[in-house]
Amino acid sequence: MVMKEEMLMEEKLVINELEQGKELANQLMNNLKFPSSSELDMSLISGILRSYENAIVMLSLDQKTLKRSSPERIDQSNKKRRTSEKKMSEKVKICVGTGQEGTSLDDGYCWRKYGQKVIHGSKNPRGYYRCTHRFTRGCLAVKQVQKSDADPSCYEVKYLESHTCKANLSTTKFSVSVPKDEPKRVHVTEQSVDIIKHMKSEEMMLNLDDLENKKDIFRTFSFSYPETENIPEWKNLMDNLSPTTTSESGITNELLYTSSSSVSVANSPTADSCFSSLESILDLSHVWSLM
DNA sequence: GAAATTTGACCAAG
DNA sequence: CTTGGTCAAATTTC
Repeated sequence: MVMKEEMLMEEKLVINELEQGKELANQLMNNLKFPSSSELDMSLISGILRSYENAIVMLSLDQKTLKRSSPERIDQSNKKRRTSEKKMSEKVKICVGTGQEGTSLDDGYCWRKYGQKVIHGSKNPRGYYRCTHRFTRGCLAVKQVQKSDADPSCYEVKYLESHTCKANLSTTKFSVSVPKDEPKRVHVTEQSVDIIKHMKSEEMMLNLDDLENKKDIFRTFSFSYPETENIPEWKNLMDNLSPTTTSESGITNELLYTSSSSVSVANSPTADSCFSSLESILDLSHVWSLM
């Protein structure tokens, strides 16, 4: 594929980000071959992830822009925002195909179901959940979970209001938790991406359903250590893994989590898995560099 | 027995 | 009146 002469600004930025990621990955690879500093490794990984995250966001925004010609979606979005002004903190559509019938929609937070409703036009009922710490910590986070009609293995999750319970416990902005009873899994939750903060909220009405790359990347990096919360670099890393954005800006975002059939998030991580993940990135960036 | 879930009732918005 | 969201009593689970 030959590059277009008139490349969009967004495309240049994306490529730039990916090239940065590739460079960092190469550095990391060298560093792993001749180990010197694990801190350096971590910062490199962090940089790589940030690079890809930014590229993904740019791509998704670009696609959104292209979809503008479809008034339907925009109208719906605007209507949604108008009618739910008081609660417009965050709406995240998450599809999780885990085969565990909804109970496994574990995003690292503790939720208490407080209602269920049949939604007309939908085959499946919608469950209403609020943060378990609503009363103890005054956390107003709420989410709605509904099994997708189109794909029963997917769940659509809307997040309304962001968690304040964990923010109260930590001054850092990341939000990753690993429940004691499930130490093998990292739960990545919503987090802001700097680039997004500077964008118009309308542009954030994203639909990343068609963003296949994103889910692959998240799947690739679904590894964890139970002790990650004690390691600052891991916090940064997880920060960069955030599947959603816009905790504070009242923006709608949609994501697609995919069933983890190929890379198991439950498996203990090893250096090998890290390596294979990195090689995935290298491969990916290699492909991109050819475009 | 405490915590979580279920489910019908209630309420506000359109 | 219909619909989606929440409440709260009843029930279940641990």
